[in-house]
Amino acid sequence: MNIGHASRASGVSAKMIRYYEQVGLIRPAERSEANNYRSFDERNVNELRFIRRARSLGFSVDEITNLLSLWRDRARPSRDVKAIADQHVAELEGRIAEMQAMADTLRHLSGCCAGDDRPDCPILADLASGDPPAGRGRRAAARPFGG
Amino acid sequence: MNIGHASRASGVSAKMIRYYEQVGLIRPAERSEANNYRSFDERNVNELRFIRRARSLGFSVDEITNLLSLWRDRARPSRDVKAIADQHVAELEGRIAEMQAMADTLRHLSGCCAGDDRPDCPILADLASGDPPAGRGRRAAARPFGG
DNA sequence: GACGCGCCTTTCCATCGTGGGAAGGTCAAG
DNA sequence: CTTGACCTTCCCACGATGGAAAGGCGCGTC
Repeated sequence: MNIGHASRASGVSAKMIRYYEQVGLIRPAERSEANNYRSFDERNVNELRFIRRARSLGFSVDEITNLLSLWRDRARPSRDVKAIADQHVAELEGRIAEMQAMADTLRHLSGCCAGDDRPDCPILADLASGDPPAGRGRRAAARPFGG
Repeated sequence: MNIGHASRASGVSAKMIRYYEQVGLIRPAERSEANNYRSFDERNVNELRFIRRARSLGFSVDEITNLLSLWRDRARPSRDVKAIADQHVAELEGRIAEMQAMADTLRHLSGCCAGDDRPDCPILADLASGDPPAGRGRRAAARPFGG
């Protein structure tokens, strides 16, 4: 199975398959001797699907590395898997809370804004006040999404 | 006022001040002729505070470019400001919903996981099923946070 | 006058996962 | 033999931020 076929079978783009190999998330694929083309089997495709599902739940490549090795280890304690999942949930909740705080603040400001031809605008007034986010009981931290 | 002073006065790192100048978010600062040091005044510091506050509400540099020009335009219609804010709120809500869906799914799976020495684990079982996220009524898209 | 410290300057690199594109090899069908 | 579909590697870009290197300038101190 060539990379394009594996890509269609797994839903992971060929680009990403090569990337996952490069960063060590998956073992380097076998290569056809004539071609130097990568070749994949059903097991590889299952791994790719696992990765895709984990990515869709927001796990980072590092976390997936750990999840994959637990998956392969038939003697794993489910405790370890649960720990990774719970930690990820906590991260998600943290980011959600930050973004929720931003959205709440902005909804409030927008609700106070006439939104017509006139220039007066509580949104700009708030930004211009330049207060640090913690200053008025708002708790949104500076960097809510990954950067 | 040198960049370090402006940084402390505004809460924006010197690094970021140079970056904002580079990408055109702020006008290039005046330069001392001897030094070639940037020099800032209170107005610049106010702009930097505006930017910091906007960043803390999750606005992108592009959005802040627009907000700044509206801020400077005393004849702006508040409608335009509100539109930017509302659109940003919608983006935030979208991302929040995606992450909420991930967290919900993971909380459910984790709740079903014994989390002990035994290897059986519904979390891994779910990942191994490799279903596309839309397949079982879950709606989490693939890329919830900025990348 | 020499030295060190602190500040400034620019430039390059890394993050994280993903897509885009170039330049070139391989293969099967027409 | 050509065309087109596939594969390969390598480089670049994103966004906002921090880090580090290498060097210039100014002030205070010996």
